[in-house]
Amino acid sequence: MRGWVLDCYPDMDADRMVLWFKTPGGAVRVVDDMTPHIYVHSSRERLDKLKNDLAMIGVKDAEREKRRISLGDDEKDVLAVPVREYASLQSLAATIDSWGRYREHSLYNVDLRMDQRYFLHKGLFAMGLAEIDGLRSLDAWRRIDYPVPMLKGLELGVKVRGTGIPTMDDPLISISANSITLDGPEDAVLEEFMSLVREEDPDIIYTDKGDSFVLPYLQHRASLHGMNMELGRERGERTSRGKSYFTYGRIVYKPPAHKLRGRVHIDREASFTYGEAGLPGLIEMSRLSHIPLQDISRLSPGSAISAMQVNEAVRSGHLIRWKKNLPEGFKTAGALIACDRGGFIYEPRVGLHDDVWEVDFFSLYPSIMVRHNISPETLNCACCPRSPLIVPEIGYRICEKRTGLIPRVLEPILNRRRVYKSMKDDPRKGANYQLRAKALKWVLVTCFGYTGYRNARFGRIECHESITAYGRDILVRSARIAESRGFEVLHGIVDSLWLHGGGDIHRLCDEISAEFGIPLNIEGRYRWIVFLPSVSTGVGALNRYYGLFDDGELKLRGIAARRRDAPAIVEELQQEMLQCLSQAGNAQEFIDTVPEALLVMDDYAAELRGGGVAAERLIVRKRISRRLEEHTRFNDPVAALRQLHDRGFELEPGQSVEYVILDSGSGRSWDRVRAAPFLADDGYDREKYVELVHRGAAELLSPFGWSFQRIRGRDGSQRR
DNA sequence: ACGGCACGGGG
DNA sequence: GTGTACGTGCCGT
Repeated sequence: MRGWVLDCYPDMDADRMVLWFKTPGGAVRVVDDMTPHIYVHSSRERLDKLKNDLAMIGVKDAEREKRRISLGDDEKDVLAVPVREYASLQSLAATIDSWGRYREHSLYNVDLRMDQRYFLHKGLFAMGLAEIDGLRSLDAWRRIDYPVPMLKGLELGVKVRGTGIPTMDDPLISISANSITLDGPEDAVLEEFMSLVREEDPDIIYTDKGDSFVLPYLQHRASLHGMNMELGRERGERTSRGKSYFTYGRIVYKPPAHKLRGRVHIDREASFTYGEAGLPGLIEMSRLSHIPLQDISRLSPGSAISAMQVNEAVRSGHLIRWKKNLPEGFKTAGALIACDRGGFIYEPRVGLHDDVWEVDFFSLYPSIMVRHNISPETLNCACCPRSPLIVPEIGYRICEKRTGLIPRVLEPILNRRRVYKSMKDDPRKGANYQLRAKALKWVLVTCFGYTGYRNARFGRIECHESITAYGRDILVRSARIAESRGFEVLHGIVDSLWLHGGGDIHRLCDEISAEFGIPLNIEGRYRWIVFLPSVSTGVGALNRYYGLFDDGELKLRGIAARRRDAPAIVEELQQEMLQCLSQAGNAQEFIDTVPEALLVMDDYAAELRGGGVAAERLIVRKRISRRLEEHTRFNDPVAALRQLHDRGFELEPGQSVEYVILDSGSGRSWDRVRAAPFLADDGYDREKYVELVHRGAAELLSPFGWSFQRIRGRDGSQRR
């Protein structure tokens, strides 16, 4: 019998691994033995002593072996320590660690996921197809066009009695499961739902806020009736630790995960990847990272790339150091300045332009890592003291003998993304491929950030510096080539250039692509584009612009309409003004349309002053970074936090507070704003919202003489 | 004027 | 279980 690896986790009591396979006939549970090992590196003598010491505390069969302990290095003596009791792994590692004085010995393969260990040991992987009897893989994770199982999904939602912020104490009104709604007495509804899950036997349960509310809530309500809410195919959940406050309609800012056994719970709210790339994206990431679907759904793309790096390191014979140990090399003060410049940014030509091409490099930073072999072990390696491969500006040497770990991991990902993108119009598979490409895009983006992250396993700040150094070099030289071909460079950010006029854009892209070995693609041609000035300095703001492509699509960056804290009314205003400006086909027509856009603004101001705007369009949302008592200034978000506090709800850093402004200047929190859960018919601060609308308009039109001050003056004279 | 605070991207 | 750095704008003090 064959099936796909749907789930994999340790049975901590039996010290065996549990596997769930999805077969066309249903789900199959299998258990398998695995003894994880941790490794210690030290001198031979110390390892022998360690072996004896371990025997004294009952750990037998520790064996000396030769293994690779750092990237690109030769094999060293290590002691392989079998861990028979899964639950004791961390404490055993801590004990061994405590036996060594500073740097006397180091530990490996301690903080490896159990599922990943098992997969690497067995040659299986998550969502891969396998022969169930004998546990043999029938699949290869590198396959691009792989077989995907039919997975049965169940959409779970609850309706709760109560107003404002739902709590565990509110009784259940109904449960919805796909298109079915179960209602009636609470205990009957819960009972019915459990039997429905048993009968339907879904592979995936989808929720919104399942981790933070729905699942703990259902369990709590069931317990009140003496029932046990079991939603997995096996009893028990795999709940991670987490503090369980109940605030603002959800538990905590980092809720404990509620992972089922043998069945996948995907909490859309808790899954960045699902939101971006759906189930096809999750499956792609699961296969590449070897992390089960349910787990990868809750991890960031950064964790996924980290897992892929671990896989590659283990497959190429390396042990994984417990904590990262590549210290940042010595640098002089001058070198620090030269290195820390980040991505290159041209100063944009502020204002309006037409006939503009935007060109972007394909995954520039990952492509640089692959093409220039940038990896922690390839920079200033000991094996190539005379290497001619030198990073521009900062002069690091790059290994010319071996391909580094990071390029080995990235190369297939770049390739897959390219293939998926090229097949996005395939009538049968295109939609899925596009989602897979999206998931990979995020993996690639975060890989760069990870190289500079101090806790990354395979991070090294010099990689980060080298990548941006190459990036600047490539962008500056590309701009020069463009100029030599008759284009005017209007703006450039990291991997993109905006070019005006000139000759054959396709030939230019081909020439630059060939020069650097990285594809330069045409993003589009703008009928017009506006680069906005910085409000404070007046020179070009680096990342704030809006423009209209030839196909009628608008591209917006950095303006209120793109910001999550802007109230809907301001977003609508800007969108409507932009729709109005979209009638213009070139710069001159744009200028002629500006007065019409101002009339749109006036309509919004009048509507606000009329007092009839619905509260939902006025809600401001801010993410808070500290608790109420830690705030030193009294402002709108603090006022809203105080209201929630007054009613017994606390927000954790990382959560968002939502409110409507009632009286902007007030020093009393209940007069100043109204937190969204307590909204009644409170009205709003009409002049404050008019001001926000005027600011939103000025943000778009300041290059055309309509500064915020002038708009205010115009407003004043119109009202007189 | 200064400093606290929040946001951004890609499609 | 975890991407960073930093430019930008608003607003309270």
